Amino acid sequence: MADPAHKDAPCMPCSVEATLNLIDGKWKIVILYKLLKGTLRFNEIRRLLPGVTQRMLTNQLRELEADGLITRTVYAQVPPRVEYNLSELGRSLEPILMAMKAWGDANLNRSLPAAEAA
Amino acid sequence: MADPAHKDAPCMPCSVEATLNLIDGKWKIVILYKLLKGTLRFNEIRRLLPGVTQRMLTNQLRELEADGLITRTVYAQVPPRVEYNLSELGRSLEPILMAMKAWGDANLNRSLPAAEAA
DNA sequence: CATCACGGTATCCTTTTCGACACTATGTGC
DNA sequence: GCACATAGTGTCGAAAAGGATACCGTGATG
Repeated sequence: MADPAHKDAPCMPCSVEATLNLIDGKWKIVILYKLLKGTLRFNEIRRLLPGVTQRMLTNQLRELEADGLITRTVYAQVPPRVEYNLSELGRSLEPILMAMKAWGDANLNRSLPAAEAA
Repeated sequence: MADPAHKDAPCMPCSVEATLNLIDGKWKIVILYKLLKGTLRFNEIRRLLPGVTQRMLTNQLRELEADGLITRTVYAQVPPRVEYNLSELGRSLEPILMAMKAWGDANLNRSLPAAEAA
């Protein structure tokens, strides 16, 4: 049964899978994508992502920070000001993010997905 | 007007998000990645992904099929034979998959290319 | 006859995820 | 005095994702 083409590895380290684990939150990719364009504050991100709750946003942001993908800068001002930026590592995800955007634009931008054909 | 760079849209169609929705299963990306190399049968995939159960695999495969990313070919043989392939659409995800692999290799491959079981 | 392999299904259960809502602290505006 | 805005935190509970296990039909194998 030897099938050399498929013998790459029964259980490779799976960089793909590992990468996936860093960005498995539904919002993470989008957050990173938005952050690609520059610094954003907490509420700016929130307004950019309708449907996300503070709790979720905080959570995702914290995980991204813990994974070293973004940086969080707190200014000790009276109306609290917190700025989020991509880290070097986060910025290096740009090819992936852009590839996703390009794919989405090319493949499901035709007429907007929402097809519920049951 | 501050920052035109951020004025892209408060709620763009989000190709990124939409793309993400197609591949949000933990195993989907990996399945697609494996399938890049060619046709695989059900149990071949299963063996390639230790830790996935039949139920999960079936599930993910069905979703991928429903999303038009893979094709499923059933041969009416006595030991049932089912082959999975990437569709055109699925194959067009290659840049994303490869970008993920490249990123993973570059950023978290520091010391784990062992994993040679069997 | 019993078992195995194939490609699943079905059922049950645990874990994780996610949403809603309330609460904090503080300086400003009304 | 009160509400508002910022940037969160905490708790509760529902929903979903995912895992474990058992079962199916059949034909070849032992």
